[in-house]
Amino acid sequence: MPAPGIDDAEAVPRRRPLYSGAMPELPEVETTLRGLIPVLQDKILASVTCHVPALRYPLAPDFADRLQGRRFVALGRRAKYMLLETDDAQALIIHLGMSGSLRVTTPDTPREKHEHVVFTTEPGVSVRFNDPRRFGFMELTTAAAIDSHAMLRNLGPEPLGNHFNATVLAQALAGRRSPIKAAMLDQRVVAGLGNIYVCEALYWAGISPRRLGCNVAAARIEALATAVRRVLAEAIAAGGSSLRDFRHGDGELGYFQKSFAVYGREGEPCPRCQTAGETDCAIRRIVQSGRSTFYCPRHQR
DNA sequence: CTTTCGTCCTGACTGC
DNA sequence: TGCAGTCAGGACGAAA
Repeated sequence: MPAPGIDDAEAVPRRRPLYSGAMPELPEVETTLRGLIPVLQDKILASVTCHVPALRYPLAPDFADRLQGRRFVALGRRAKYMLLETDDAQALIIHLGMSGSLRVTTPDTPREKHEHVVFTTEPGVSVRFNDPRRFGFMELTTAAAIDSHAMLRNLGPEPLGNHFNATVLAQALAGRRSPIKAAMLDQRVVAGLGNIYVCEALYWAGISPRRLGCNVAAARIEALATAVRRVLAEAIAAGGSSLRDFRHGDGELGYFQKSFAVYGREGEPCPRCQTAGETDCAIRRIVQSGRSTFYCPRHQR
C-alpha cells in the first residue's frame, strides 16, 4: 500500500475529521439573508431583546431602544456582513462569525442556550441570533456611514458582482509575495471568501495553495476567478433549494448540507483522482498562516 | 509598505 | 469515567 506524503515534513497528519458543515461562509450568509427577507422586510419590530451585554464586541446600551418600533426597509449583504436598513436610516450590521445562526420561531418558543438577541415583529414572528462561540457581532450605525465603515471600506470586490473578474484579480495578486492561499483569504483581494471556499476554488482551478500570488500565470488567474464564482454560486443554489425546509423545520436559516471536493477530506482521493481510478492519490492537509489548507498534490500545481 | 501571528470563544473530540 | 489538552474559524491589531 503506497503512503503518499509520508516523507513530506510539511504534511500535517490529522486523526479526526473536521466539522465543516456548520460554518457560515458567504453562501450561508446569502441564504440566511434570503430567508430573512419574507420575515423581516417591511415588518415593524415590536420588540428587540439582548440577553447578553456583548457578542464579540459590546452591544450598544441603547441597541434595542433604537430598533424598537422601526421597520427594516432593505436587507442586503456585503462580503459576509448582513446589512439591514431601517425606515429611519439606521443600518444594522450582522456578522455570524463562525458559529452564529439566525432562526425563525414564534415569540412563545422557549429560549435556547446561546440565544443572545431576539427580534420580534408585529405579525408575531421571532428571529433569534444564536451563537455558541460568540465570534459573531452586531452593530448599529447609520445608513449614511455604511460605505465608510471601518469593517467595510477596505473590502475588495464582491466575488459574485460585476466588478470581480480576472483582470481585477490579477491586479490584486500582482507583486504578492504570500502564498496564493493566504492572498485569497485577504478580504481586500476578494470580499467574503473564507477558508473553505478558497481551498475549493484553488482545487478547481488546479493551482497549488503554496504557489506565491505573484507566480500565478494570467491564464490560471482567469481559471481561479471562474472557480471562485462557480463554487460560491453552486453553494448558494444548494442553500436556496433547502431554504424552504429550514423555514418549515426548526426555523434555522442558511445552513445546508454541502459536500466539498477537498475541504475536510484529508487522505481521501479527490474527485478527479477518483474518476481516473488513481487510488494512490490522497488529499493533503497543510497549515498556512495558521489555517488548514486541503489540496490535491496531483491536480494542483 | 507587506506579511504573519496572537487573540477572542466554546463544543467536540483525543489521550491519559 | 473523568478531566485536561487540542483545535476550528473571521477579523482585528500588534509585531516583524
